[in-house]
Amino acid sequence: MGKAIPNRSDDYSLWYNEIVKKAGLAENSPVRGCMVIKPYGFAIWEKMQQSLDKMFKDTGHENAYFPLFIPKSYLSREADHVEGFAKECAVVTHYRLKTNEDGDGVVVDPEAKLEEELIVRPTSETVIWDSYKNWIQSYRDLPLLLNQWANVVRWEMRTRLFLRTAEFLWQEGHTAHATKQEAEAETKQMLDVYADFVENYMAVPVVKGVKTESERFAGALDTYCIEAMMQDGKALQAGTSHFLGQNFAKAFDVKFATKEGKEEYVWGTSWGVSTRLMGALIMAHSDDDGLVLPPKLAPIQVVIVPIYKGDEQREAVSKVAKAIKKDLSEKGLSVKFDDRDTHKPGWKFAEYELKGVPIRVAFGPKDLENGTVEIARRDTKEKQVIRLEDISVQVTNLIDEIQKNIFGKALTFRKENTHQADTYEAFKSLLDQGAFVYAHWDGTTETEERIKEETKATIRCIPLDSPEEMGACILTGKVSNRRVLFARAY
RNA sequence: CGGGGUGUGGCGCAGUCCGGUUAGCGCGUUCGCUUAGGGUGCGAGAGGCCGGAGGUUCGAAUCCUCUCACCCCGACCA
Repeated sequence: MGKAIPNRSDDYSLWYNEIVKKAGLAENSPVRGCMVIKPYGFAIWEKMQQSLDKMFKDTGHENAYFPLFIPKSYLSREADHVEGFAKECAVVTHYRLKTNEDGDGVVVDPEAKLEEELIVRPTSETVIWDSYKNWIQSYRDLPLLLNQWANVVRWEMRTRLFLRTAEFLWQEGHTAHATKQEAEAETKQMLDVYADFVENYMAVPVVKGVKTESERFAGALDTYCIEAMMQDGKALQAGTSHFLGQNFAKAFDVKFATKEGKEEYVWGTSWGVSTRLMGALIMAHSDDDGLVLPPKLAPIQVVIVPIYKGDEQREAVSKVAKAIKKDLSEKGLSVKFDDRDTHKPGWKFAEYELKGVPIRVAFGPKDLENGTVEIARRDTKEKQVIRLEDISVQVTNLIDEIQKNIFGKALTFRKENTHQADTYEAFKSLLDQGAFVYAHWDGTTETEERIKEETKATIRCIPLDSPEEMGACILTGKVSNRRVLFARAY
C-alpha cells in the first residue's frame, strides 16, 4: 500500500518514473540529469552485460578500455562527427581547486587552466581510431575487433531515468577491416546479435532497419538499428550498428599494406547498446503492479516465501523451503528464500511483484500437511497449487513458459498496433493512437522533416525486410518503391 | 533557452489566498504487545533553523523583493 504506483493508462510517463524508483532500480542524483543505479537495477544491467559480453566474445571480439577524456581537437577531426556531438559535450578546462579566499568551500584555481581542454567522451571513435593508427600497419593486423564497456556523457537538455541521462553506461564496439564487404558484414552481424539479445533475452520484439540520412550516426555512412515498441505505442531505439566506411580511417590516417603491397585506408564499424535498454525492458513488459522481468534477465528468478505462525511452524516450514531452494538452485535457477521475520507474507508478495520476480513459491503449514506448494507466476498473476515433489519440473517449465509468454505478449501488442497508412489523414490518426505506421515516403529529407514537424513522428527506419512495393508518398504523392516505418519515439 | 509547476521531519502531502499560541496528516522509522495463505491491529516514542538571503510587522511557513534548486511541457538526442 505504501508503494502503490500510478496506473499506466492514467499517466504513462509518471507510471514509468514511479516504477523505476519504487522497484529500487534507480533514482535521481544530486547532479541534474545523472542517476544513481541502485543494486537491484544494477543487477539487471549486469545480467544484460554478461549475456551480451558472451555474445561479443563468441563473435570474435575482445574487450579493451580507452580513456574517459579526449583531447578537444580529436573530436573535430571528422567533420560530421564533431557537428553531431559538439552541442552536448562536457568540457574539462581546469585541473585544480583551491580553498576559497573567504574561507569556506573551494573554487576553481584560475592558475590551473589546461593547455588543451579535454572533453568527456560522448563516444569513443576518435580516441580509439587514434590508437588504431598505431596498431594497424598490415593486412595481418586486421580485422581488429574490440569492444569496451564504459560510461559516456552527453549533456542532454531533458533527461529521464535510463531512457536519457547525461551520463550513461554502455558498450561500444569498434572494429577495423581490410575490405568494405567485411566491414558491412560486421555491421549487420552485430545488428543481428543485438536483435537476438533483445528478442531472446529481453523478450522484446524488434524491427531491424536502416536509418535515413537525417537520423544517421554522425560520421557513419549507414546506421542500422533495432526499434522496439513500448506499451504506449511509441518506438524506442534499442541498439545501433554503424558502417563507418573509411571516414575515421581517413580522419585519423589509419592505413594498412595489403597483401599486394598497396596502401589502403581501413574500413570501420561501431555499435552500441546502453542502459537505455533498461528503459525498454521496463516499458515493454511491466504493469500496474510493478516490474515484469523476463526470467533470463531477472536477478531473482524464483522467490520462496515461507508462511508460518510461531517458531515451531517456522522451523518446520523453513526446513522444506530450504530443500526447495537447494533443489531449484541445482537446476541452475537463481533462487531467493526470503526468511525475514520482519515482514509478513502478504507484504512480501506485493514486494516481489513490484520487483518483477518471475515466480513466487509460497510454502506454509497447509502445504506441509498436504505435501503441496503454491506457485504463482508474475506475468499472468496465476496461482496454482502443485505437489511438492513436482516443484523442480514445474518451475523449470514455467520459467521457459514465462519467457515465451512475455515475448508473445509484446509481439501481439506490436502487431495489434502496427498498421499501414495510405492517406495522410489516416496516418495522423494512427499516430495519435500510438502506433507503428508503415507508409510510403518520397525519400527526401525535406519531406521527412515536414512530417516530423506536423506529426511529431519520425522515420524510425527503413525496415530490412520490407518488400518492394510501388506507392505514393504519404505527404507529397511522389513515387516511392517501399514503405518505411514511422512512429513517435523516445 | 521559452511556457507551466513545486520547494514544509527519511518519503508523499495539508497549511500560504485572509500573518496570531506548542506547524499538522499519511507512509516509513524505533519500542512493546498482537498477528501471519495478499502490503496485520493497537499503544507509546523519536524526528522539522517551513529551499536560501533580505525586507514589512509587536508577530512571518503565510505578505514584499531578490536568489537557488528541482520537476513537467517544447526545441536537441542513444
